[in-house]
Amino acid sequence: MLPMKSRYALKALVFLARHQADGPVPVAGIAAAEAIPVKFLEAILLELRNSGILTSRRGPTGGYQLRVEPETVHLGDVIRNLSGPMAPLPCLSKTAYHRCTECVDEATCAVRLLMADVHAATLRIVDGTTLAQLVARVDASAAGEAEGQSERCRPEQGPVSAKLDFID
Amino acid sequence: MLPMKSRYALKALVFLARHQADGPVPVAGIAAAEAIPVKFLEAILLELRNSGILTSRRGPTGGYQLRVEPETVHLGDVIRNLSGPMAPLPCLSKTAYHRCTECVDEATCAVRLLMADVHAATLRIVDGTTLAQLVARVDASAAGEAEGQSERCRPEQGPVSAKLDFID
DNA sequence: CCAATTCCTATCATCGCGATAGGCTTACTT
DNA sequence: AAGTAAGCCTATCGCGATGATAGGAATTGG
Repeated sequence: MLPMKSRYALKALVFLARHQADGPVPVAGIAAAEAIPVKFLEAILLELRNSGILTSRRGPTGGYQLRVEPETVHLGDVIRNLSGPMAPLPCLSKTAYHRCTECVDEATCAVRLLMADVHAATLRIVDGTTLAQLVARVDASAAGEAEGQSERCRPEQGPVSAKLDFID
Repeated sequence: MLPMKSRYALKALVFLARHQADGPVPVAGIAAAEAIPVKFLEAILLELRNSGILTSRRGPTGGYQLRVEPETVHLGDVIRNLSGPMAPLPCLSKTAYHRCTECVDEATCAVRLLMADVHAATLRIVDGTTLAQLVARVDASAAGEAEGQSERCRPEQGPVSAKLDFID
């Protein structure tokens, strides 16, 4: 499960990307629009500021604002900054690597072999997607919704076993 | 993080796939070989039995054994059976779907759009891999290890942004 | 009948997560 | 200069999931 911290952060960033022209946006405004607990969001935005993605101004007319262009914000970094490494095994994290205590031989660990692929696939998506791209996809989704169209039907399906399309 | 329950289960299944010819293998044997707490593994194998993957016999010479061919065991089902759905958001699970309480509009939810791709990629791997394939990969990995060879360099890399190869 | 083994239920300690409380600091407005 | 709207910071708390253990009952081969 993606932690609430990261979910809220992504929602807030999309919101801020949309309101780039409006100058600083106060926490309360974002929280109200996205249904996020104010104090919780406050802590999240503070972290995003400290990691360099946001700027803040205090006092009246203050608030938060994107510091960098949405095209340069990689969503994987956002998730990592707030919720730590997303490796499915300790031994698959580069920055927080540590040997799995239960692992007899890391080089031939079946679990590791399997999850390494999962991890790589995940990173390819979250690190390969920018905030700007995500905003664009939301727009496309909202537009296609009216026509009952679901864009992005995973075109690069690849030669899988041709079974059912997987669920859960 | 993949729960210990699922990690242990995968290790045990690989072990059992290797010892298919030996008849029933007692829990203690698997636990010793794979460094798994005995009582914990006991509960896990029991669940795998109840879900139809394993058979068991009691008494002396008893133990656990694969009930089906390794080619028919999809690893995604193993993980699901033991640790529940692996959807990164409640609203992405088919069998345990429920609306995200924090989500204002599911159809245009940015988090959902992003994680849907992650989820699909994960399922493609875990449901597209069988126990037999995993055993084969471990063998290949062990063989290539001697020559300093790392097989499976993710050949289907695709046209990503050509940046670094992602970590964490 | 004995011993090995599965089977079943209950219980426990720990930890991370989501959230809240309360106050301090900054700075705009009047 | 005062008032107030906002960010900033620290501490704390309840809750549930997780990983694990204990103890015994049921089964079955030798």
